[in-house]
Amino acid sequence: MKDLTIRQREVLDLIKNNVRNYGFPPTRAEISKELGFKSPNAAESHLRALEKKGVISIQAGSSRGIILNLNNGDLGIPIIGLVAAGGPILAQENIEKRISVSQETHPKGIDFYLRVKGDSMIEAGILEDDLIGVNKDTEIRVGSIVIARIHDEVTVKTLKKLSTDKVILKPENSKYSNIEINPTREDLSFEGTCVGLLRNYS
Amino acid sequence: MKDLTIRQREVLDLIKNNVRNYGFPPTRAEISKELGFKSPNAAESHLRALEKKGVISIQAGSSRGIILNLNNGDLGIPIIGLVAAGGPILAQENIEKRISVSQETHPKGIDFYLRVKGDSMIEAGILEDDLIGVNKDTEIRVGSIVIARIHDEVTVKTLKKLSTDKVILKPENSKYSNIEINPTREDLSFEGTCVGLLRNYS
DNA sequence: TTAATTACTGTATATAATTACAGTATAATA
DNA sequence: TATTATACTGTAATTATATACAGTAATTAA
Repeated sequence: MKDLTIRQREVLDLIKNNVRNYGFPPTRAEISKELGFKSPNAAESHLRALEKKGVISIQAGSSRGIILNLNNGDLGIPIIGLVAAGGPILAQENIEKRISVSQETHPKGIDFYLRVKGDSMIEAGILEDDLIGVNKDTEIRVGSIVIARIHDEVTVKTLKKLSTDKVILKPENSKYSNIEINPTREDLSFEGTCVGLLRNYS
Repeated sequence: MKDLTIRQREVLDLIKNNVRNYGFPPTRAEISKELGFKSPNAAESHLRALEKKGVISIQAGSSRGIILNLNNGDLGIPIIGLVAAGGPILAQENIEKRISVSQETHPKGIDFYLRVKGDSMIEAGILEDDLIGVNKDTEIRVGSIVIARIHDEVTVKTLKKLSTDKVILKPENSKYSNIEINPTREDLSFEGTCVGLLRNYS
């Protein structure tokens, strides 16, 4: 999808705000008034451009018939169940479902939820089947709960040490011992940091 | 607010669905077509009735100018911080803020979130400052994590025993011992059952 | 028992809104 | 260098939409 121009983004934002505030999109005349156009056709042209770029759909013949096309974030946050060996964690085959979670609920910005398997983190209050909210871009820091991939296995642990030749991952369960890895020799990558948690009691 | 009639609820649901599916409310003609009215005025009258009952507002002169008025649930779910002695748990003074959480996130139906104080439930994976989602109407059952009020204090514990003359509440932390209460002699009430949990890592 | 509410049909109309057509001007792309 | 995209003004026509008015009939509340 091509990038929007500044003006096109202004129009799109106006539509979004209108929908948020009133529950319905603006008319061409309202857009024009708001953005200072003297002709409703200016708005019309922008809408056509936005439709061409795929961000909206226009329902011909309907007043206010502007449909905002959902972008990825609006589709809902993916829940990752089991991660298939190989490919990227966010591959279609790994997505169990998607849920809508507002920024309010988890303000840190969650890229995906990972369903917790096993009891290796129970002493940190993370139980089996909990959904942990993962942010991919938060800086990986010692002390954080991180989502690591060792070879093809995805695991959630507390990061205890991080240096070029030694990484220590600590399970928060005294039954298990630390995982020590030499990242120069073993295949290790970080998928993100745990920034939130969601649990449902049945 | 007066109750809606069956027909009025049908109209309201239709409007809600339209907004959900397309992003804008229906016209009088669309409502009539959908519900089988032969006159657009049938829809108009229903809309007036709905407005009178406060569930929608009509923006005069605007096409599709139907604004759905937020009912209490849509205002957001209240977060209860500290509970002041005395009054009901949902009293205005106890509400820290409100957040919008979709049914998807916590499907059990949450009446309010309670911010957890202390470490009495850490072995059940409930940490200080977690928000536990409380349902007021779920049947209080042995084995559930319940929100109880003893005299004026609100506490979260696992319910171990429930009979007319003896109630046992168990903290999930070996540092603390069980609370045994005789409800005929002491002031005990249940505010609800824990059905969900929300945590944010900072 | 009278008025108000609910639940519509049927017709009509003013106006709200889309949308086509005709332009102008500048910037970006092939 | 020609074409397409951007960013508008200005006018006008068709159609979409709200909404008033006139009814009918059954039910409910004062």
